[in-house]
Amino acid sequence: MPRSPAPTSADIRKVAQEAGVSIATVSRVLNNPQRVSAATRERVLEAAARLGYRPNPLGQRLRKGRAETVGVVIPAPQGRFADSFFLELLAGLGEGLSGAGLDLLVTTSPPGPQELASYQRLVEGKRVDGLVLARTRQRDERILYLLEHKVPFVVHGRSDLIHEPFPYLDIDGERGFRQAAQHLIALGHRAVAFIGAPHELNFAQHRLAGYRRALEEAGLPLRREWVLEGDLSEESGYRLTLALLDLPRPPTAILCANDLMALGALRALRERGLKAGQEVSVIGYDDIPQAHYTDPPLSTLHQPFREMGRRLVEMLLARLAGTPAEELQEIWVPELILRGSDGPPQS
Amino acid sequence: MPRSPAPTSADIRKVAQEAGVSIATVSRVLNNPQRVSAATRERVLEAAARLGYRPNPLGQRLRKGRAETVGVVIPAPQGRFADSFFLELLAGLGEGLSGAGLDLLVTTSPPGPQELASYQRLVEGKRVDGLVLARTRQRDERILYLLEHKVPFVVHGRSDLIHEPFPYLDIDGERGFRQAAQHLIALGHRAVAFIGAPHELNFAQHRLAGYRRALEEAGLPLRREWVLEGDLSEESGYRLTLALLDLPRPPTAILCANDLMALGALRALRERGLKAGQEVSVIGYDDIPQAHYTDPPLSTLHQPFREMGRRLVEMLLARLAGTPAEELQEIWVPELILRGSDGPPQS
DNA sequence: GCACGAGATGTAAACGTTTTCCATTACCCT
DNA sequence: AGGGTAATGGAAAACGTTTACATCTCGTGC
Repeated sequence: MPRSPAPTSADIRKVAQEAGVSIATVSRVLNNPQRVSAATRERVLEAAARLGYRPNPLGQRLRKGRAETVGVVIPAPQGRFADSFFLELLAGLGEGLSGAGLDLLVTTSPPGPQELASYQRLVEGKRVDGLVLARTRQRDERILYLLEHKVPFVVHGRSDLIHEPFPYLDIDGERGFRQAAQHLIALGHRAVAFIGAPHELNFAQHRLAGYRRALEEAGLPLRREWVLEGDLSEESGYRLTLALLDLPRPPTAILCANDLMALGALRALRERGLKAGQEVSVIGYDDIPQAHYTDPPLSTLHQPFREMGRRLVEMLLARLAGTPAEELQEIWVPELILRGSDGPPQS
Repeated sequence: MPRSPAPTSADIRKVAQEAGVSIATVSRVLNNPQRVSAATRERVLEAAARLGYRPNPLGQRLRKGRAETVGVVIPAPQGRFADSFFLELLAGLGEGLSGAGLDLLVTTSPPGPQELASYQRLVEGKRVDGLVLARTRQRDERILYLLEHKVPFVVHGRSDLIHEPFPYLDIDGERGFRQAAQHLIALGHRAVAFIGAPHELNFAQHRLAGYRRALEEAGLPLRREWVLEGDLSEESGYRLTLALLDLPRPPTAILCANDLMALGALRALRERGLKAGQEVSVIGYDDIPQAHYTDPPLSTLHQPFREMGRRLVEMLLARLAGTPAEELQEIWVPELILRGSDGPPQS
């Protein structure tokens, strides 16, 4: 009676025995095939296949001194759901990593000081070889920590108050919002408001700067009461838009630092009986799937999160291979997508 | 000049030397403290602290033959974002796991046959000790696969066509939708429609059954044209609601199998100039954060995803410790939250 | 006074790899 | 023929733990 292969129990020793070679040779066949003659290579591969051999990652990792794992800490706020853009990024990271045979270790943590503890656990506990960060702050303590501990990492976004070089991939938010504001101004708007992100977030500054620059270039004054700071939630977009509409001189166009807030803005307009894209224009940022389905469809700046995730993996692998940080800094150009929530001001 | 402790390089041998004991004793102090005398225990702990020693998980894992890791595969569809409820579940899982010192390995995969490959990689590659599944189908191949390979796992949701026992935690969707439908009927609705989930999803059946049962119990006929199947996206809720409104006899109330579709329903109503909660009632399922902020606020059935994540970890740990699957099956009762999108039918 | 058990510690083997040396063989060139 | 070199494969030492087993030291009961 033929024994069915017990695929779970084959180790390198069994394969070596089966192929009539030493375990060193088996290992070489798998890691360094050209170091071994074609004939024995064939023999070993056959034996391995016959036994259903898969190298045990635990042994490999100990021997190599690497965890073969990349870590991500997702900021998950207490009261509300984390932005689903993280899932999108995760998907991109996962695609890239599985290709490279690396694992993705995910932790969630409420944003704040406790966050750093998660990083410590991953780094000082030697659980990961590298990290991916997102949602950077202007002077991001996580980056400082990782730089200090010399842990390889890549960043989605920049951290403008840190001058030591580190690898990052960012979208040019200034350019994006400058373009968006220019577009609105070209349509004839003179009263363009801005609902920004929490000011400690790095991209908040860029997007604001793009807005200011466009106004400046057009010779329009910057009115303080038209520049508000939201918390990126739909609800805050809603609330702040109502506040804008209640001003003595309400704006005719609103730039929102993300789509979620733009959705809130659309809701506020609707509630006030104002037609978005006609009476008041709205432009968001991110291009979340929902943006297709609002009424009117939301004009926004596209961020290709999944692609960015894939690229971040490539950069991290390069970093792990020794590429200097300076050579791993990319800024992508966002794409302004006009769908209908923008339009010329009325009369 | 005092050398600062090089925290990254201390291994168990160094600690042993520093404390003047053997490495076995150091290990015992950490894993089995009562096996060693108070005096030496103290000495070892001090030495460990002085050197900043942290056991290297790679060594532990190899020795223990466990990856100390739990895996999750998130279905991330190509075109659109994955449901953010997964992030919420992830947060709950993470909280539970970090308490237990386990890592969370996350993979994403488009739903479908390729999904199983991800599971194989995790399981046959010995990368995880256990798994968490979610978004189950009626006869879920992933569960069959894991049962066959005798891998410990727990499930968020059930899989009704699988009769072998396995550990799960589910919300009683039938009861939830029965209650929701009863509520609408009690308000006076006689034309209650149902926008369901893809029928292969296990919970789709339960929610539908609850709806049918409530109608039956009230002696109301089940009209086929009022029972539709969506894909859980906002857009499909929108589209199907329009279809319902175009019927010769449109419903006065709509039950949606998730909140995202309910949001779409609200949008469709608004577009048709119908007041939700007055002219047409809508009830969703999940209680996503957005449900607070719709107009009117969305009535829905609450699912405590984060808590469920935490509980799932406890169950998985129990499972890993040998608790039989039969003792790890829980069904929680959902809570109907009335916010305003439901109301009596007009006239 | 002595065997005995309990308690505390040390020794060494294991976990499954990769990789550094060596040893052997074969080959080529002079 | 002899010596250098390349190709090939094996032996053994890591990697950092945990743990079975052996050893040693006491106190204790006889």
